[in-house]
Amino acid sequence: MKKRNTHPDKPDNTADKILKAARAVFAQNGYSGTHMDEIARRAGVNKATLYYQIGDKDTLYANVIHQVLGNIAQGIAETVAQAEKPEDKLQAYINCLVAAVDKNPEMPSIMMREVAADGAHLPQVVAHDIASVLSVLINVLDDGRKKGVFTDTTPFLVHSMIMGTILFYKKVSPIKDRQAFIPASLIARDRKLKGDLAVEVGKLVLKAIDKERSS
Amino acid sequence: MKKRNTHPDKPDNTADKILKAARAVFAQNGYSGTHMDEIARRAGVNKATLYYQIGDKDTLYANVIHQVLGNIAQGIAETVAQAEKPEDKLQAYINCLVAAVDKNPEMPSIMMREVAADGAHLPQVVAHDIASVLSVLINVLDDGRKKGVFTDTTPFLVHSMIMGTILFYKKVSPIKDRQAFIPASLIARDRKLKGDLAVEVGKLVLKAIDKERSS
DNA sequence: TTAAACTATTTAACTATTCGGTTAAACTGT
DNA sequence: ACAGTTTAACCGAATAGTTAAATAGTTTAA
Repeated sequence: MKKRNTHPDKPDNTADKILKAARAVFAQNGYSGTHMDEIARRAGVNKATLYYQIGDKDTLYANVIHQVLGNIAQGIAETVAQAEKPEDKLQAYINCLVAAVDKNPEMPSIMMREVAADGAHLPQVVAHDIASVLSVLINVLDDGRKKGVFTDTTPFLVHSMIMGTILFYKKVSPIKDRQAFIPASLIARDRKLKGDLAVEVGKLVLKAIDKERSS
Repeated sequence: MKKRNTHPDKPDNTADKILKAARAVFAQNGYSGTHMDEIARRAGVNKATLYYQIGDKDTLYANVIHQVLGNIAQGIAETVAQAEKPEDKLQAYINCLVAAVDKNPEMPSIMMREVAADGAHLPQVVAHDIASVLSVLINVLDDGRKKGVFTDTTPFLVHSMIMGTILFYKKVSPIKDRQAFIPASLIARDRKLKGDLAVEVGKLVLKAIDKERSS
């Protein structure tokens, strides 16, 4: 009997090896910049095996996207629901997003490219997942506003602020550390994040939409 | 005598037509997803003319990037310097960025892809421009902190917040309006931006880093 | 003024290569 | 013998880049 994959994080079957390689290459080079031959090479399999196991480029990309972006929605909804106060719900929401990005280092690149392309390659399933995440945020903001703890906000703007901040920071801050093109004088003046990214972002966002001292 | 280009915004010369078309196509499809034939077609010229006028794909892309991202730096530095108080400087900074994006609708897509690709295609000139913009922000934050009006922030996080918010909102909000994949129930619950994007972002960011009632 | 000579620009047609996808044969375990 | 899986070799379309000839515009010279 063939050795079965008991530990999903340590893929020993061919399809998982391919998906893992594909995730890395798609994140690095985007859809058009990714070549099937390179994925096969990085996965250590023949290209025909790739087609046998998964299918064509579109299908492979859809799998990667789903693996990276899907399955976040449910976790967020559950975790947010466990918190009581709107502030705690919002912090929980941000925690989940940061945790998802930490678990999936390819997420920022893939999401940014997908946004840049107007979601041209997004499968329906994933689009639904994203919408679901968004609706959780809208509910939290709405709830907080009704309870008088949040100001009257533009939900899409707050969403852009949370996502934009997390994704940008995750992508830009390593570039800076690699000193790729930022002059040393700038790095010297930079401060390290004091705590967890989720906590820092939570502080900023909560303060920004706090009702107490609204202008 | 050949009709000369007196009004730079109404390009009548071949190179400008090509650059304009290239800007649109690169923004829409990214570097690898863009084909020289399509640019030539959209510019209404023969592909060989494109090569004669500008050069190969890398050169063309570098030109587009420079046109879109370059030349922002100087304007920002000047405008920010004219403001007195750190709060006004920061608002001016944000105003400039939003104005730049408004003037250059292709900027969000191109910047996002460039960030996603770790700036792989960025010419040195443009990298320098970006660093210069960043240093303006760092100085403003530093100044505000010393004067006791801003909290002690992580500059790169604030930068990510400003850029991320603007770029994401600019890209995501039209997607939503086109109803591409966001369900109608979400759109219904959304609020329109009350005022200018720059003003709204300015309010949020200033409140987020305001010293008065820091936790 | 005119026509020849010359230069800059544009074009259709072509080439070489890359790349997504296929095929038929070989290999593996049951 | 047989089903599941992998592979080397191959195919055709797409695509970055080239070439040589045609065209348009400018200068020169009588």
